[in-house]
Amino acid sequence: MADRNAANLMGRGESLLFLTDDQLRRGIEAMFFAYRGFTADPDRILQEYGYGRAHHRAIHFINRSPGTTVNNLLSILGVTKQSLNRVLRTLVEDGLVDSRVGTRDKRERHLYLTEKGAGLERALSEAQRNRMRDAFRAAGPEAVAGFRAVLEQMMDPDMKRHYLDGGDSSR
Amino acid sequence: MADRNAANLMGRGESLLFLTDDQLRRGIEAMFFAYRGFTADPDRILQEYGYGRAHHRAIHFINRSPGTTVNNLLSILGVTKQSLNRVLRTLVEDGLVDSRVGTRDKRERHLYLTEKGAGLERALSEAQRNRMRDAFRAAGPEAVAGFRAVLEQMMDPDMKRHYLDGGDSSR
DNA sequence: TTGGAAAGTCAACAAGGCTGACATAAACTG
DNA sequence: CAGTTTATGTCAGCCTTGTTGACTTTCCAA
Repeated sequence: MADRNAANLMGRGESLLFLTDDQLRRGIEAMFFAYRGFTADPDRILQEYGYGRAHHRAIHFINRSPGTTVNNLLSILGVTKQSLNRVLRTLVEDGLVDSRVGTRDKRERHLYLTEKGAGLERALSEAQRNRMRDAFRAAGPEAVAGFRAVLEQMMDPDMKRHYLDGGDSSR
Repeated sequence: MADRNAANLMGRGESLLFLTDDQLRRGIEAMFFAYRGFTADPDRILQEYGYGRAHHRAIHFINRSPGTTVNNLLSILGVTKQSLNRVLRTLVEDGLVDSRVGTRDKRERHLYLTEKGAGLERALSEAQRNRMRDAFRAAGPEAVAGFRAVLEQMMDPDMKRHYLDGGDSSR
C-alpha cells in the first residue's frame, strides 16, 4: 500500500516494488521460522510412533489421493524411489498403509490408508490444521489470500500442478 | 473479503473465518511445496561445495549477527550443540568461518564469516533473495503483507524474538 | 519374440539429526 | 578459596532419510 510510484508499467496490477535486501531477509527468515512452527506439532506426534516427517508426507498424500501409485507419489515428494520405498515399507509392515497390485498394470502398486493409518492421519492433520486455522484467523482473510499468493509464486512451476490438483492424479 | 458475517465478536478486526478442512489442506500443501522452492536454489549451490542446509543456516545467521556466540546460534537454530558443532567445525576448517575467543568472557566463541565465507553467503542469499523478490513482485504488496502476517502467526512465540530482532543478539 | 522401458525392491553409504558421557576453562558464589 | 555453574568442545553410537547401483518383474512395441 506504500510506495506505488513507478507502478503499472507491467500490464497487470503488479507494482514495481522496491524491495530492500533487509525486507527480503525478513521474508527468508519468516519462512524458516514459520516452517519450523508448521511442522512442530506433527513432529511431536510422530515421535511417539517412532516415525519421521517422511512418513507424515507419505500419509498425507496417500490420504489426499487414495489409490495413488508409488510413481505418482515420487513425483510429488521429489525423493528417490528407494528413499520412499523404505518409508512405505515400514508403513505397510505396521499396517497403516495397504499396497495393492494394480489390476490393469501389475507393475504398479496402488496405495490406501488402512483404518489405523487413517487414524494417525487424522491426528497429524488435525494438529497441523489447528495451527493453520489459528494463524489464518489471527491474520485475517486478506492476509490469507496474500499468504497463498506469495507461496504459490515461490513454488517450482512443475509443483503447482500437484498443488492445484484437487487430488486424485492417480489411475 | 468474502464471508465476514459473524465477525467483530472478538475485539480486534479479526473475522471469525469459516475455514473448511480443504482450505486448510491447501494452506498446508502450499507451505510444503513453497518451502521446497524456497530451498531449491541454495541447495544446488551448496551441493557444489559439498555442504548441506545445516551449513547454510549457520552461515546465514552468522552473517546476520557477526560476532554471535555458539550458544546464541543454538537457541536460534534449535539443534543440539553436537550437531551444530559438527557443521561449525567443517566451516572453520574450510576457512569460511572465524571463531574468536571472547575478550570479556573467554569461555565464549564469537563467530564471524571470513572473506571466503562471506562470498558463499552472498551467492546463497542472492539466489534465495531473487526467488523471494520475484514472488513478492508477482504477488503484489498487499499479498506480501499478508504473507508475513500469516507466517508470523505460525511461528512458535519464542522464535518471534529472533525474527523481529534486527540482528545482533550477541555480546 | 525379444529387447527395452517402467515399477518396484534390496544393499550399502552419507548427511545431519539425536542422546549420553566426559573434559576443559572460565565465571560465579558462598 | 572451594565448590558449583556455565560455555564450549569432543567421542561414541544410534536413527531417519536422503543418495547411487544393481537387480527382478512386468509391460509394450518393433
